[in-house]
Amino acid sequence: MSQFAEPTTAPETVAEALARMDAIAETLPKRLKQCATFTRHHLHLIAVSTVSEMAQAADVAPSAFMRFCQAMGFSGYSDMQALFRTQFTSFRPDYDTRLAQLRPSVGADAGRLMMDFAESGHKSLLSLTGSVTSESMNGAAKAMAEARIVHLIGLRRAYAVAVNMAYYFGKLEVPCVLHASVGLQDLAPVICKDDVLFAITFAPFSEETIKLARRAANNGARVIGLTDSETCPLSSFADDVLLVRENEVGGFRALNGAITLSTALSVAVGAVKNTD
Amino acid sequence: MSQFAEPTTAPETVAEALARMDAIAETLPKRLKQCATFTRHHLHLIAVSTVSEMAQAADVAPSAFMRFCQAMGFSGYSDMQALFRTQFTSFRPDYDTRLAQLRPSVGADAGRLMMDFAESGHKSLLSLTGSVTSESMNGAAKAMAEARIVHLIGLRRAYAVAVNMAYYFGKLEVPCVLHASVGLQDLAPVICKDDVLFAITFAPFSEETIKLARRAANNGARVIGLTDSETCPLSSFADDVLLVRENEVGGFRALNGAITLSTALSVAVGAVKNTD
DNA sequence: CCCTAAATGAAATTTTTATTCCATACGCTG
DNA sequence: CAGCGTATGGAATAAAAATTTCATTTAGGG
Repeated sequence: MSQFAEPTTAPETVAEALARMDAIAETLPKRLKQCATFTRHHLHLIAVSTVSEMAQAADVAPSAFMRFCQAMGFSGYSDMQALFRTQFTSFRPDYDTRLAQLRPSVGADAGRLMMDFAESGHKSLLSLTGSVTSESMNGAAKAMAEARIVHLIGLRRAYAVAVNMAYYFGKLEVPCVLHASVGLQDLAPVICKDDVLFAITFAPFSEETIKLARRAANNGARVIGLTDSETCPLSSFADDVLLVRENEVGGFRALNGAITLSTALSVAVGAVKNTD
Repeated sequence: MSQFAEPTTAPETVAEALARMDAIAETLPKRLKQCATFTRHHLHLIAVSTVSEMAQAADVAPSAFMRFCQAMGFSGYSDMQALFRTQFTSFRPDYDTRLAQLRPSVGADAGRLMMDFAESGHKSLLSLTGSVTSESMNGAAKAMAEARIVHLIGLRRAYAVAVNMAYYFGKLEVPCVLHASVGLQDLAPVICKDDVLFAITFAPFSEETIKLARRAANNGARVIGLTDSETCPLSSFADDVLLVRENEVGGFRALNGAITLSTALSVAVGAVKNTD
């Protein structure tokens, strides 16, 4: 036995789990360290894999992976997996109870609120690596790199994301136009065949964004969408739709997933353009 | 039995599955249609949930959900789940080699790049909880909630963060002005004693932002800074400085830490204002 | 209003997966 | 290089989940 050495209070958040993992990694014996290393780099797999699968991928015996979970302070693999699954299920049955716990804190403690948003950010990033495929990223990057002009549209909550991309495109010398709400109507005809429109909209979807995207599609432009829901109207006519599910804290969603994806995509577009 | 009616060739992609689902939805009996509707609306749950959980959430018996899977052309729930799980696992090729060399050459693989930025985001969020204290958050939230007007300034890379806060302040009815680069000079006198200026600037620091902040301080306004380095000029005259260290990927920094902090802070300000 | 075919849900069964146990291998210390 | 404690992987066991079965209900047609 070795667990008598640990304080053995199980991590209750992804942030805690990551911290614990980093903390104990060096002290673990060979095989268990292998587990730690692999897990750290494939966090997103925990939610959807069995112990055997994880063990095999990490090249250890299932029982070794089991011991790793216990060294982390969990009672077993299922226990650990449950934590990483909440990113998807946080609005399921126990959602109400969780939310009820969060709401009181919203009123008072800004520090606590920041911890909640940080935790929420971890979860958004975890699901990001699951919901967006390598192919769709590469496809989008290639299309945008080949475009005559990349048009960016994102209103309200999505505006910050559009602004973020516009900044990187500026730095990387990717020709782009950031469409703001004024003059949306007038500018639609400008978007034409060899262009790409990158449209960002989160539920409830902005009517103006959808309208502009539809007109662009009719003009023959390629439309790539970034949204947070399968029910996004863009899905019906856009050429590609990237789906980012953001976690929420008491009804508010930070933009971690979207900011990360848009930054990676912008840099990728710049990279493709510069390797031509 | 009813499956003799179907062509019963199982969908092999998510797209095919969705098409099939839409195609058969209308022809299904009550309970099975319930399954289809729920599943269509909560696609992301399939990968991480058991039949019982899905059935319960859709308010049908597990066996009914089972029949739904078969009507879809799958042999059972596991079969269907496997399809939705591949989108998580299909995405990792040779990622390990990458992190061995902690210095990623910004290559053309957008998928890998996203993994790098996601990992970088985790690290930014971890250090966030270390470098920003609860007290400084609470102090900033209180000051901003009591201000006559909150002025926001952030240029270039920091602009997305300022835009993000402006959005939340708008929603939460916190009086605020977002200062853009045009008219910076003219607007400085507007910032006066009972106001707070929230200035966001990352290294290399934007001259205009510093200048505006300094003039605001001279006018007697309270200045709160958000930056990523101890060497920020704001430190010498701002009332508070929040420090967020962002991780980088090949020289590029995503805004995870700053977006998370600014969102939490905005919500906190709104909360303090509304509990008065 | 009855009869028939389809649909439904509870419970039994089978299969898969998690977890524990233990004999063996390994590495360290004296 | 012997002796001891730890680490390890395979095999046994326990738990959980998927799948099937079947008695009962429901809806529609004659």
